[in-house]
Order: sequence, then C-alpha cells, then structure tokens
Amino acid sequence: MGTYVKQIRILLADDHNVMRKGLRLLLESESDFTVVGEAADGRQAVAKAEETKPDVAVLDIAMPNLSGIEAAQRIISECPHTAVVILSMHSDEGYVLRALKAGAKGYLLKDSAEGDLIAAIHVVCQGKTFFSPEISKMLVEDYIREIRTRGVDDSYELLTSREREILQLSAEGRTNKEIAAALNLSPYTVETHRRNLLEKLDLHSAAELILYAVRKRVIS
Amino acid sequence: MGTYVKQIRILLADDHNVMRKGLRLLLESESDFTVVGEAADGRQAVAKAEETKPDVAVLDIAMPNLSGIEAAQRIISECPHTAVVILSMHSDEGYVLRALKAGAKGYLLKDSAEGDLIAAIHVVCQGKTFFSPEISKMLVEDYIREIRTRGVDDSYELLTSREREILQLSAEGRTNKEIAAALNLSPYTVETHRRNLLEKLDLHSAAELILYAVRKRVIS
DNA sequence: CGAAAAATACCAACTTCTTGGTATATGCCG
DNA sequence: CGGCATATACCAAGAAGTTGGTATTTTTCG
Repeated sequence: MGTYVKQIRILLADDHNVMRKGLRLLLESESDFTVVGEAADGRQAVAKAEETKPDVAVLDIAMPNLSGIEAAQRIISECPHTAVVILSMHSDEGYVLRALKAGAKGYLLKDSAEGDLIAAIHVVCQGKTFFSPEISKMLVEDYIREIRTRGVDDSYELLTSREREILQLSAEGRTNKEIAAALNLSPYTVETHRRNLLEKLDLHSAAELILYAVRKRVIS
Repeated sequence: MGTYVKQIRILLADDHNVMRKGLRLLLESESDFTVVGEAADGRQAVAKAEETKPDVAVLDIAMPNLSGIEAAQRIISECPHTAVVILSMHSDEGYVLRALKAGAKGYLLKDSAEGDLIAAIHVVCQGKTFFSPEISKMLVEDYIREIRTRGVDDSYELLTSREREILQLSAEGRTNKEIAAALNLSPYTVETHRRNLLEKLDLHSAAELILYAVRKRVIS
C-alpha cells in the first residue's frame, strides 16, 4: 500500500446533476479527497451534512428550496467542524458578504482554475480561508475604500504627527499620565498636545475625542 | 523601430545602495520601464518625486530621515498622479494600514516574485491596486474578522434596559449631568447606573465605556 | 538667516469622573 | 411572605480632564 494520507471527506451540493457529477470526478481525481455525499438542493445539503459530518461542504449558491448561503449558515451551526466553501457564478459583492457573514471559509468562482478549488479545499481544512483572486481583490479594495473615508476631508489634515500620535493613544482610553509615560514626556506636554487637538478639531472632552477617532477610523 | 510602447517612469527609493542598483537593473530589464531617479532616504525621495514627476514611486519603508510611509504621504499630496508602491520587509499589519492610509496603491514584500513587482507597477499605473498575496490575505481576514465580531455576545446581555439607555447616552459623550437632565433623574442616579455598568462590564473609565459601546455597535 | 510651526514644559482654578460608602421604594418570583 | 433585582438617591475623597495662562527649544521653510 502507498503511504497513508488522511482523507478529506467532502459533501457536494449543486442542483445541476451533470455539473455535480463532473465536479465529483474532478475532486475524486485527487487521491486524498473522498466525496461522501451529494445534494441537489439546500435542504438536502443540510440533511446530508448532519448525516455525514464532512470535513468540507462545497455549496453552490443558486439552489432551490434553500440557497447555498442559508444552507451554509445551518451547516455551520449544526456541524461546527465542517468548513464551507461557496462555489458561485457571481462575484457580486452582496453574495460574498452574506457568505462571509454566514461563516463560509472560502468563496470560489465557477470559472476558477481547478487547482484553485483543490487548493481551497485543502486550506479550509486547516482552518484557513481561501478566496478567488477576484474576490480577494474586491474585498481588499472595499477595505481600502473603507479605511480612506477619512482621507479626503477636513481638519484631521491640520494635525501634526505628534498630535496624531497623542490622538491615537488618547482615543484608546489612556490617561495623560499613561501617555506621558509611554512616550517619555511630561504629562504637561501631553496635556498641551491634547488641548491643541481639542481646539483644532473643535472638540471639548476626552469622550468627543474618542468618538472623533472612531469616526475617522484612527482606531477600532 | 519596434512598436511604440508608452514608457513607465519610475522613481526608486531604498537606503541600501546595492539593493537599489539591483532593483534598478531588474526594473530596467522590462522594456517599458524607465528608472528616472533614485533616492537613498525619504527626504530625497520627496524631492526627486517633485523634480521628476514619475508615474510610479517604489519606496522602501525603513529609510533614514523620513520613513517610506511619510515620504509616500508627501509625494501623494505633492504629485497626485504619481502612484506609490511600498516595498517592505514587513508584513506587519500596522505598517500595511499606515501605508494604505497614506494612499499607497501597492504594498509588496521584498521576498515577492519579481513578476509581482513588475505586475504591481503595471497595474498601479492604471489606477488599480496591487498587494502581495500575503498582504491581501491578511487584509481579507481582517475584514472578515471585522464583519463577524457582530453577534458574538457576552456580558452585554446582563445589562438592564435602564443601563443600556445610560450606556448609549454615556457613550455619546454626554456628562452625567446632561444625562440626568435628559432623563429627568438625579445626577446621582445616573452615576449609580454608570458605576453598575462599569462593574458589570469590567470597565474602569468613561473612555473604556465608549470603546465598548463602539465595539458592540451600540453606537457608531 | 529669520519667522513660523511644532514640540516641550509648568502652574492654578475649576469641572467631571471614579469609587468607597449608604439608603429607600418597587415589583417579581418561588 | 421574603428575598432579589431594579431603579432611585445622596455624600465625600481623590483621580483625571479642561481651560486660561506663560515660556523655552527645535525644526521647518521661504
């Protein structure tokens, strides 16, 4: 016998039979993959998952009865150690976000390279995540857009780098004394910077400073 | 002559001379890349950028005088059509975020494939972004963690409705006196509720209360 | 160089928050 | 009924933040 390799047990859900059979062949051509179940709709997928407790569930999104995303949600809550990979035609942001919120560990487009699907199944088994390049690109750009909502505007630009430093520490809830100790400054100096911050930003308390920092994405 | 290809004009900043020269050779082996300037520190980089108005500035982070990130900031504000690519040893999250906030269009690790750097330079020229796979992975996972912090609850459930009311107002930065006036209570009562909040949530200052509220999405 | 900006530092008066107490009234559940 | 949770209210000491001053040194930039 060859060397023993731990088999990865896979559940496959797609409402189009030929597609599903094709996928099955593709996956089973990997020596460490075993397809332990198939489902033609979301409800079946959940049932089969509970029955077979697979390592990975590969779910199409567009399925009758229960969508892949809803199925994902239930599978994850019923079988916490089953990793869900969504296999979808759409790179639509809404789908991706819903899949992520549902707890999917991977999101693959159907036009991905076969190698990507294989790789995805391997890595989600190790608790990691895997996304089609298009998807990660989308998420990253989203993230960046998010991060930079601050960048375009106002008074924040007036702050000096020291002030921004103080702003950040202050907004983390540290006292002047703590900040002074951390930066090796006199508490009086910190106080001065902080008061300059308040003035420049037209704020009037530590609380407002924190809320400002949160809004500007300086922290959190 | 061969077909005309628009040259991409590049500024290169790295404080280690041999590294810089090596990079220069690597980049100039691409027929459509022209290195129009080199800099050995951040200040020089800013100056050269203003002088040569390159299409792309490739900046190391660890440089004397002015870090690559600060240099990026200035270059972007002085030469808005220069795309900045950060080339760094560190995949440290803090650096990446600061680079993004500064407006960098790309973030490459120094151990990237050469092809990635070449690709990055091409795509940032078209206004798109490029990140090392490790970096996008990190950002994506960050994003996911973010998305999913909602809903996983604890001590918040212990709060009474009156306490939640106080929590919200408190977290909006109102003083006890203001809250008391708003709810028609004695400031002493508000103080008691607030201290119960702090105890139940194991917090110890108004600042922490605000940060808690933000994390719990009680406010935004 | 010289002026402006930034960073550093100090004092004092006043406000607000924090924490240690204590106390009463009300409604709910076993 | 009798406890328990909740909501209400008060006092006082000490910690922290706010505001109005002032002042020196370093850095930056025209």
